[in-house]
Amino acid sequence: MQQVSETDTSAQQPSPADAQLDSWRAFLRSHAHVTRQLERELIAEHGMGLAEYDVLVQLAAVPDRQLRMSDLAERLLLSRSGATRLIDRLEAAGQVERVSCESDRRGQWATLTPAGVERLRAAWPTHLRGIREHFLSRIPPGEREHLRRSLERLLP
Amino acid sequence: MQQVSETDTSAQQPSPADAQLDSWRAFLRSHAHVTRQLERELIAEHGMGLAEYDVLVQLAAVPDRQLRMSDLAERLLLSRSGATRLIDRLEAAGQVERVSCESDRRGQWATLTPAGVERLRAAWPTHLRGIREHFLSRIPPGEREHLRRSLERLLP
DNA sequence: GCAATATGATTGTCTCAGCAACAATGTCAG
DNA sequence: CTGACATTGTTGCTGAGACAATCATATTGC
Repeated sequence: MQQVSETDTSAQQPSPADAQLDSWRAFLRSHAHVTRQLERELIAEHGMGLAEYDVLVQLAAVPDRQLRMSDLAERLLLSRSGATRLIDRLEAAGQVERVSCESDRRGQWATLTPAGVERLRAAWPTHLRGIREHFLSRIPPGEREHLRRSLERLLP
Repeated sequence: MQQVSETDTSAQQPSPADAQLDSWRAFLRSHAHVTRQLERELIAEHGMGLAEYDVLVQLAAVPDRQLRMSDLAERLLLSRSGATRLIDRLEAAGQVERVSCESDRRGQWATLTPAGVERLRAAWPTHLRGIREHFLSRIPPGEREHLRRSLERLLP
């Protein structure tokens, strides 16, 4: 996530809008805080960043454990070149393989290897625990649905 | 913000936890989407990223329009070295100045120049409009308080 | 008063993401 | 069929942040 933090209208205005912005500030700060925790834990316990983890998850979640590079990039919220380098690394580590697409010779499939499956299997409890600890457990169950609906309104 | 996107437990598990994670996914996606919009608009209209904008805001919001480098770094949710480079850029652009601290000769004050104030004055309507358009206007007023409280629970 | 330690800021180096340009391939109008 | 255009993935370049090491200065303990 890009580095984003505060926002404020103060400066020279008395800013009647300031109070409204509290929710915006909370949004930014909470996101920065939670994702940092998760990344820290994932690196500490598995030497893997959220980006790499996300690739494994995306591939594991899909029928043949493979995705076209562009499709993957989109799901990762990453540029195509970003996906290329990321897969370069994971391929070097043996967790993903590139397989040429037969029906479209421009294309490559990024496919999860058994080693990649294993890596994900080892890492996901850490991540899931992190999400529970730093996110779910702090939002009372009754509010989660409400929170989700609020946040989804922000999507296109 | 670092690139963060999806999360999923699927893979080989039937994942009873999946439904709970919807709120988590919404959190990630909404943040990515909104901050990208804001950054895009700020760059398009003022050639300035969120990081730079944030510096101006932080300095403008404070008594003498100046902050110690370390203090600034903390408010920006950035490393100290990150703040150094960021201020390097803004100083080169004439919007911030470094002033030695008299009471502690190790320290530097990052101070907003009149040009910086002007720059902020020009940019903040864009940013505030963006926040209204992409965030506030999508969360009904009655829900904002609730959302803020939920999100603040995630903070330390 | 002086050595040891802590702190503020900067710098070097590494990593990683985006953009623009490119080659290879696919698609489609005529 | 063919030539214009689009798409896929990769690459070189550049920008930007994190970390560790360093430098200068403050503070603390003796």
